[in-house]
Amino acid sequence: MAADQLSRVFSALADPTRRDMVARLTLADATVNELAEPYDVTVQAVSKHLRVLEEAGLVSRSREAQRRPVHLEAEVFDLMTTWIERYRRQAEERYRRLDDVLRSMPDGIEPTPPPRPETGASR
Amino acid sequence: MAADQLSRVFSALADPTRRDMVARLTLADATVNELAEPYDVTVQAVSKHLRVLEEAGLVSRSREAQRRPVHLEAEVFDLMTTWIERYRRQAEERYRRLDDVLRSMPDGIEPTPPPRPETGASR
DNA sequence: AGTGTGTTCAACCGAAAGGTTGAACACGAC
DNA sequence: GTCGTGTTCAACCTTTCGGTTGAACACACT
Repeated sequence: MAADQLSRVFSALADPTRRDMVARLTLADATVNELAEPYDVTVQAVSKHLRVLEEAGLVSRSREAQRRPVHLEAEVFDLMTTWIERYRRQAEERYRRLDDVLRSMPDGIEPTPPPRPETGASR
Repeated sequence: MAADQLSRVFSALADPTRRDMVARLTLADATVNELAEPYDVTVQAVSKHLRVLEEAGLVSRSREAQRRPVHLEAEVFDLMTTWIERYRRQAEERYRRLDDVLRSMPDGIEPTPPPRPETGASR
């Protein structure tokens, strides 16, 4: 479940702690311990969060002596914005069309829209 | 937990079924039964999904006889794009600065970075 | 070698997700 | 009123999630 990357990315960012970690990583790479410091949880918990972010493709870890600096992979953001923008545009397009229809109506008609319009489409 | 709206929105869209429902709702409003039709789950399960989407502010339901047409509230998308774009920009800004630093280095210096630096390089 | 620091692995726990079935509710139609 | 349709509520089940503790691993330092 939640197999595809888009699901993993959304899911990863659904957690406030992980979102905060991502925010901090936009400023600088950091180690697990550094990342854990501000939060009131164990370092192991943060390590788990990082695994989630990593599996979503949002961060990568390199090896550097015994430290494992975490690096943000910001390109993954595009995955989300592409999805969001696509459907935002589709929704806006629909509203535009709807407005046109309503505007072209003699006043007071109040549509009675066609029995079962698009509904099926998608996918 | 997952109290804030941003978390709820990300969490709502982390599920492929819900994402698909949102996609379809960009084309037309739909009832619970219409939405449930393509999926291999009970109508109750879809009803639950809708509640999640509703609590995230992504959809609204009006009453229309015994039907409860579901309507997409696309403005909520802005919440996400605002967050994403903010940190994407921050990340890009950081890379830009980093590039400047590296470019201003006499060749071959290869830093020996200060005790516990930003760890940055890579990328 | 042995110690210390950073990180992960493993087992466990409680709460929440996502699904089910079965009953209830809301309303139009007859 | 009764019937049928659309929707939600309630209880339950299983899996996942976010957290814990305790042990192990990896490496630098002396």
